[in-house]
Amino acid sequence: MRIAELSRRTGVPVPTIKYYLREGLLPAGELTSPNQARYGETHLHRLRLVRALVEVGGLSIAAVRGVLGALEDPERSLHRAMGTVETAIVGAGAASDDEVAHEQARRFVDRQGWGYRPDSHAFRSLVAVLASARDIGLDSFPGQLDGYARVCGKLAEQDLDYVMTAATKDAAMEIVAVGTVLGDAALAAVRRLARRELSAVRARAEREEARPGEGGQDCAEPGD
Amino acid sequence: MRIAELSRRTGVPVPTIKYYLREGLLPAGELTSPNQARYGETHLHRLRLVRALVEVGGLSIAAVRGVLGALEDPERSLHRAMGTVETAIVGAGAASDDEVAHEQARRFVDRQGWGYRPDSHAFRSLVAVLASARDIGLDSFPGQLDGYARVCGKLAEQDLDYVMTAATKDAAMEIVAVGTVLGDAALAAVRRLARRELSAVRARAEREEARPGEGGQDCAEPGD
DNA sequence: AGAGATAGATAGCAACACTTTCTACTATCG
DNA sequence: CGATAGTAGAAAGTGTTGCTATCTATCTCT
Repeated sequence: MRIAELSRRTGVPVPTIKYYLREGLLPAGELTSPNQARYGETHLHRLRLVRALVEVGGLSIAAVRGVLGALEDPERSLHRAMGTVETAIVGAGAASDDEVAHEQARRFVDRQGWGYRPDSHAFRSLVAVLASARDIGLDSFPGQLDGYARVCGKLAEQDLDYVMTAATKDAAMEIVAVGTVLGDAALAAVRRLARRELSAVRARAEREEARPGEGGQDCAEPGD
Repeated sequence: MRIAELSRRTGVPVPTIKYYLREGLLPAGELTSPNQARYGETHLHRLRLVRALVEVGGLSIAAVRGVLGALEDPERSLHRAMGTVETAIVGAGAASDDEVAHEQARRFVDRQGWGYRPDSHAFRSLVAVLASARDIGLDSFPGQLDGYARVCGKLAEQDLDYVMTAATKDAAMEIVAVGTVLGDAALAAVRRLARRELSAVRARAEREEARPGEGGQDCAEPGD
């Protein structure tokens, strides 16, 4: 197909596709003459992938390039690919040299029986979060982490099981990448839905308690 | 204190503080003369809050303004404040008019027994994620949501319980805001740690299976 | 009195993700 | 065959964001 069809079928403007080609997010089409190229289904799929990472995942162009690079890495261990993808997604992140926070984080991973990897992005961003929380005066925040860990253990199992459903290794790699990004977004959305629901339930319960016997009418809730 | 001390105690450059003052993220200091002002502990605290939202939460200046606005809203219901904060944090987000995805999302919230609020940001971003997942061909992705929901219910309880530990209503409001943002960041970090751990464990188990009786030596893992 | 800080205003800057414009072709429809 | 529309590739332009830099007219401290 030609670039116009690629554009039509994805809703991405032609100049933007050209931009992605320039940036190496999309491989060049097959040239049929010096100024004509043909694109195939792989281009279509790749373009949708890029858009998902950019629009839903909020990744920068550089991060997308990193993720795509991880997908094409000839060294094909899923475990390593996951690390590479997460590195690409998280990026540099804010480093923190707060020793107290560092120690809190270390004790946390110890409690979980996890490996202590002080140089991993995940660990460092955890340190940064803890440092910030302490700066602001959220003293009991570190105690929240254990609850998070319990829940994240289950999520991790589910995520990895899902990756294993992939038919081919290529598909698995893509699920790792896309599932991480879309999974983050989905988790965030579901978390907000769950929280709002519970918050509404509790707010209602409180009102009931204040004025009992008023009937269980659904109350107005913040519309956002 | 003067602006230089504010800068020294937070590590934020003076011009940046001035910028935040201009942008209304920080209230003006108390003028002692036309070109001298004094700042207090509240300024210090607010500045640290702003930095946490910007650096850890990755919020834009506009989003920070929105969150701070929610904190100062005279209408002081926690439930509503949570909605406002989330609106400020999530921002516009990618809308999607994909009807199939919309229907999937609707059935999902129904299954959970949650309210169907098609105009909430959370619902709409869920629709966008589902639409993207389908575009890319992740057919079984919607099935992942129920696992997420189970886990998010627990998180929501924990989060709300945490908010209730606040001494004053002001403090509770701040925990809502900061806890949402820092909580998201912490959850993301913990999730990555948990996933990496499990991935390493499984990769090791796989190797063991392939070459049994090789000893349980810790293997090299991707350094990121 | 003199060095250095400060408020407030304006302008500048680098990064980012496109978007526009251009030239020199090519495909295709009537 | 010619008119019209589409295309590759290069270069320059655009709007936004989050600061930085510079400036002036003060003020504070020693």
